[in-house]
Amino acid sequence: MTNISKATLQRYPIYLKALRKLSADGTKRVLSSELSEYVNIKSTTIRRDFSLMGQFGKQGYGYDVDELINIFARELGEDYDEKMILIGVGRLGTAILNYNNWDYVAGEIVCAFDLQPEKRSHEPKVNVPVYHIDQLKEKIPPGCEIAILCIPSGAQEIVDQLHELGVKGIVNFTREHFVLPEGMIKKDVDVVSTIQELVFEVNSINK
Amino acid sequence: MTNISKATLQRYPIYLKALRKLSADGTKRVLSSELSEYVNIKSTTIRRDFSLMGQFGKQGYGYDVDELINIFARELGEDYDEKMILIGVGRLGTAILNYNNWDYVAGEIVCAFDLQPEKRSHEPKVNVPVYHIDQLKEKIPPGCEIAILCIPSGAQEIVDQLHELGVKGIVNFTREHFVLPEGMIKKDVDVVSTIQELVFEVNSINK
DNA sequence: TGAAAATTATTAAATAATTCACAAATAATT
DNA sequence: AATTATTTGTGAATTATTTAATAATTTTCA
Repeated sequence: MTNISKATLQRYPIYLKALRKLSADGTKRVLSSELSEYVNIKSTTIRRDFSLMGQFGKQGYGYDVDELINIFARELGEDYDEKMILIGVGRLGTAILNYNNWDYVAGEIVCAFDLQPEKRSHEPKVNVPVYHIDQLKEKIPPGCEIAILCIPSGAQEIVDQLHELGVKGIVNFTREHFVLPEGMIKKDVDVVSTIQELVFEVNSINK
Repeated sequence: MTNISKATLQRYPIYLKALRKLSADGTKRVLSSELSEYVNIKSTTIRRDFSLMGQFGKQGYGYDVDELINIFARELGEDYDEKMILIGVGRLGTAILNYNNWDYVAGEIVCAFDLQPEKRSHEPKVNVPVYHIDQLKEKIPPGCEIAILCIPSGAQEIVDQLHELGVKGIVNFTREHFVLPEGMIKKDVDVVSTIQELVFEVNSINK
């Protein structure tokens, strides 16, 4: 499991999303060639990616959709039970808290932190406690490895704290710059950069 | 310009963001080694990436920050004058329309489309007309190549229409599946997949 | 002004990722 | 039951990307 390449790892969510859709539509088995057309990734790449987790396709038959979904859970997501925290409960943070399918995706947000926790704007139906950021150390769930960062400023200080508390990965919605401590992983969700990527790519192909 | 690799193209927005920040802070020149620490990309990779657009670093001196920014604009973004459209003016679409630094990023959203344009929820200060989706063909700006997709359903039909109208790239906020027509490029902005990517990567390193 | 230090650009080497080609296994068909 | 069609899994080949090594250029400082 250790030697799964970065490129492959980044395709797994794509497969998972497609498989969930297929499963929901009642599809029981799928060929690598069908999936290929579905997700726009060469079938041989798909087979190679899958085979890294073990052999569970059947020659002449294909893959069992639901079995595949379970294997993804088992091999990659510690049964999707990651205990995550959210930092910053403004408009965006709230939207994320309210996201419906949250729980069976990769784990769940256990608690949130904010500079003004009393100003929580999210709906009461979401049963996630919001603490003051000063209580980070006391309230962070044991073994928490993932933090979602939705604050407008002051990212560096918080990232450094998180690092000391053992957090390994950050989903970053901030556009503010911060230095990533050694050993941490960061994924940016950045509309502006995404649009630029696309514009650059489209223009570079045109010329 | 044609042979810039995909990997490099995806790093350009990162560089650009960092350079803008440096410029705003009054930094006039930067070394590849400094930038390297700033963005967590090896300095040699940075120099290689930059050299693909021409030679504008100076040995023993480094790079001129503002010159670099201009070169990015000239070489990659057609002077950031991309005419884009937005499909779907709900909560998310509105948030995107209101995004402040929009104009100097990669171009601008010229107009938007929705099934219920009269229900436009965005603030009047944003001077972007919203048309009914039926008027797509008549109202799409000439030469428009980029569309931002923020609709909850019915993506496939719209993507096919956009393809016929000459749109080349889609920034996709939809989680709905659609088949990407030949020759189009898509970038997903997907919180769920991003979190999964991170969880998978963190777990795969742990083991 | 000249020598030493710094830094980019680029060729070559190393590493990573994808794709091909086909053996092995299963399913479908006669 | 035997034969033919499919379809996966993987070693080998290819392609893409990153990194190392170093030549060339500029700056800095005595």
